[in-house]
Amino acid sequence: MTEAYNHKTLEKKWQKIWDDEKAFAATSDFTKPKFYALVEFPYPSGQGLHVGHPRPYTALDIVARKRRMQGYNVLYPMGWDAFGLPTENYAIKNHIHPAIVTKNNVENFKNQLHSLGYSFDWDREINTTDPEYYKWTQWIFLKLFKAGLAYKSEMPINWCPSCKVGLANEEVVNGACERCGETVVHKVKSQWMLKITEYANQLIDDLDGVDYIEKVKTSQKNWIGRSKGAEVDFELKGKEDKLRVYTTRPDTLFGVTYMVVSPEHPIIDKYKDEIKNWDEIVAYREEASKKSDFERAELAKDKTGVAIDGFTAINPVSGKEIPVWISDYVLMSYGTGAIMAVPAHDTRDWEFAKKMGLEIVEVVAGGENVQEEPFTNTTTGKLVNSDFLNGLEVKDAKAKMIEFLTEKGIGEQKTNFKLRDWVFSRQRYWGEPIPIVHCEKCGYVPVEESELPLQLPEVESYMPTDNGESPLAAMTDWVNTTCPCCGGAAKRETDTMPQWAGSSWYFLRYTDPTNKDALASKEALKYWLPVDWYNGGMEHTTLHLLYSRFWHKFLYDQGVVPTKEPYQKRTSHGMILGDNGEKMSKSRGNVVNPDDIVRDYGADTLRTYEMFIGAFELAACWSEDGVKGCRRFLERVWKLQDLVTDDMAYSADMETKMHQTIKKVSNDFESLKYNTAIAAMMALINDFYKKGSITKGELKTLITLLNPVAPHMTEEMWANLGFEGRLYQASWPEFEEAKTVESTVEIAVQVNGKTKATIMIGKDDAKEDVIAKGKEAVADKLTDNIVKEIYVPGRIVNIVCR
RNA sequence: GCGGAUGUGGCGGAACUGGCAGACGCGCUAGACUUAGGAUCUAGUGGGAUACCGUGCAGGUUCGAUUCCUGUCAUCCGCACCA
Repeated sequence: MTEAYNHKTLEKKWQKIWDDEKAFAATSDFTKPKFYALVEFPYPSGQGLHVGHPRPYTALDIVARKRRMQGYNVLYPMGWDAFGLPTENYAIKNHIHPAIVTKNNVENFKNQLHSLGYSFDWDREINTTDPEYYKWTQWIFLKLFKAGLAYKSEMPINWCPSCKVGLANEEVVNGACERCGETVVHKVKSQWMLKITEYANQLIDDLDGVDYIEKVKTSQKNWIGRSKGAEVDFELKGKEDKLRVYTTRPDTLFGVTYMVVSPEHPIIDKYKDEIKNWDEIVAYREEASKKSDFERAELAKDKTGVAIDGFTAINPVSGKEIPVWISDYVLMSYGTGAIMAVPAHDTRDWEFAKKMGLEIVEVVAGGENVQEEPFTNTTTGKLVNSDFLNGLEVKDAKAKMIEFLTEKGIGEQKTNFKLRDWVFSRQRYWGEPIPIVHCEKCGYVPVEESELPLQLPEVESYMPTDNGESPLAAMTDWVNTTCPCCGGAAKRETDTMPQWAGSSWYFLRYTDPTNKDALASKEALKYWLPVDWYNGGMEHTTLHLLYSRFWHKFLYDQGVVPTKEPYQKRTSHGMILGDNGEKMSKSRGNVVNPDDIVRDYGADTLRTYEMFIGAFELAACWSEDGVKGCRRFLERVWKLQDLVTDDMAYSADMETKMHQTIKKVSNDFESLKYNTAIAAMMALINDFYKKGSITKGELKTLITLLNPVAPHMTEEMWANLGFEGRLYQASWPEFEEAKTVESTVEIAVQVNGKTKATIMIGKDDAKEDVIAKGKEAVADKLTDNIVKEIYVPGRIVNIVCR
């Protein structure tokens, strides 16, 4: 009898051995085929590892371990995305330096990850708060600055009055601060911006060349929001100025019956003196500016606005004079801040026109009465009331109109994006200092590269100031410096970078984490890039994933990295919910601590369970009973040691099943179907128990297949069985396609599509023989009038009769 | 409103390219072994009185539909006046 399965001693033992042997270090032998597997590095929070973390980590650990056994040089690294608000807030509250908080949290996280037996290459561990790391984050920023992609801009930012910090659009959820829930207000501040919009086209187009799951591609495309249309100039009657608008429907130009400009539009101030209802305009503007973005959106249904009494515009194609209104349904931040209104064919314009009693002119036929509802369909319909466009389909009318506008010099084709430039400044302490100084004479001047890293100074207090300055602003001896350009007095930038900075390039550093002269060597980058498989949360699709693609494309243009895209393949895992089906949270009291599971059941059980819990991409509910089931499975595998024979071959009756299982597990591990891979192994061992024995060869294959999922236990069994070396060094089992097919199969016999019997047939039996055998099996259910006989080889026989 | 998913036993979930729906696990039932069982093992387990009915609902295509098509409902997640 083998002794009982004791996960506690066994898991510690093997973790130590793997460490001592540096079992999972990626080698620098660049001649071997490589495989770079990546999971999103965690933010080391004070709460420690969550039961959701192991799901993706285990999934790619499985792939990494399997690929190593298949002879790949595998890079599977881990690190810490350690700058960020929670740490800073904790530091403020407890008067501990955030660096110390970070250090403690990282230590805790690392112990936890270690206890799960991941095959990370710990020699390549990185930390975004390490000056030797953020030196290169700053270096990239300088590159961006020098290339004109980092610029300063006075602009209204999302301001959280509680956190006292500017937020990126992405950090504002339903008009509230993502972290504290306080309502976000606008505040004008001079901010560092990154011109991600410069790469908008590439960020969409290059998605065609990568293997991302479809929903990731779709959300990125929608987020970037490319739309093709035209810009058109409208003359203001009797004025020099023209009012430029953006439209995706140049074909409807003849249907323009009025124009609307955003309340902030500069044209209003310019003609202030001529506007007769100025008081009314001012009142409306004030009302609009008081509303937050959220309120503006909330009140979307109810259109408001004021007609400008002072100038009118001329429809450039019809020559008609039309009124100009202001309304907050037109945003200054998109397009030109002014629109041409086509109420017959745009829902918003229609609502506005109805409310204000403006004219509605149909120019695309095909809808109902446009006085009753707008006709917005763009795929069908012919132009009417549109002079030279009459009779054309929408698509052709668009092209013709753009041609016309271009020729006449009153407009041109134009592509717009919803994507905005990235607000890159944070009025916070715990982030990378922005390596720029401001000199009265020379303006914004980059810090010399040789001065990097520009280290965070020690400060007394991490509290941001009430006026919105970073805590660094109070450090006068740090702030006051000399201009690298003219040597005169200058001031350092006191804002820091957002958390997204460090994570935008971390996968590059793993390839060569200790390099002092570059963010990584050319050779390492050339060999390891792109990342072969990157898994991470859906919530990062439009933030981290997009930002890092942007930086990567920039670095490619700068000749720093060898590939246009950072990640070849992107997958996403589902969330793990509490046992009540709700999101795990302290307040709901449904949080499961992975440490408890590791202690009570073992890391191998936790890993197996999280892979078995359900379809990898979908959310899944935690179930302690499910954990027990997986533990039971592992125990049953363990106890197979009592049934093992000395035979190294597969037994005759199990051979097909062995080959089938190898095939299934090998394929499933590569296609996110960990649950069915484990189910296949469960089914296999059920067969061995039914039979009462297993050959040594069969058990060897089984534990090798199971090793990526439950590495500790299988490694111990490998040693127990007296096999050479380590299991992690063994080769992945091979299967023969021919041997995966049963020589005889049971198939169903249907009459009129309903199963009435089953028969056993040989895999190569002739069609006629099988049909005859099938008919015999269901003879009593057939009528004389047989219409059709169908045989799908190895599947089914169907006899159709009246 | 727009976009993306998801609806299959008591529960989590399987099902290749349209081919025996419910693999695998949990739970449950009965039995065995036990002083004991919340351990383990064995057998059973979609519903139903039958040759019948069953994959959210209603249609359709097909010899045959969880799978394809049309419509519809519900839930979840994003985005939200983007001209």
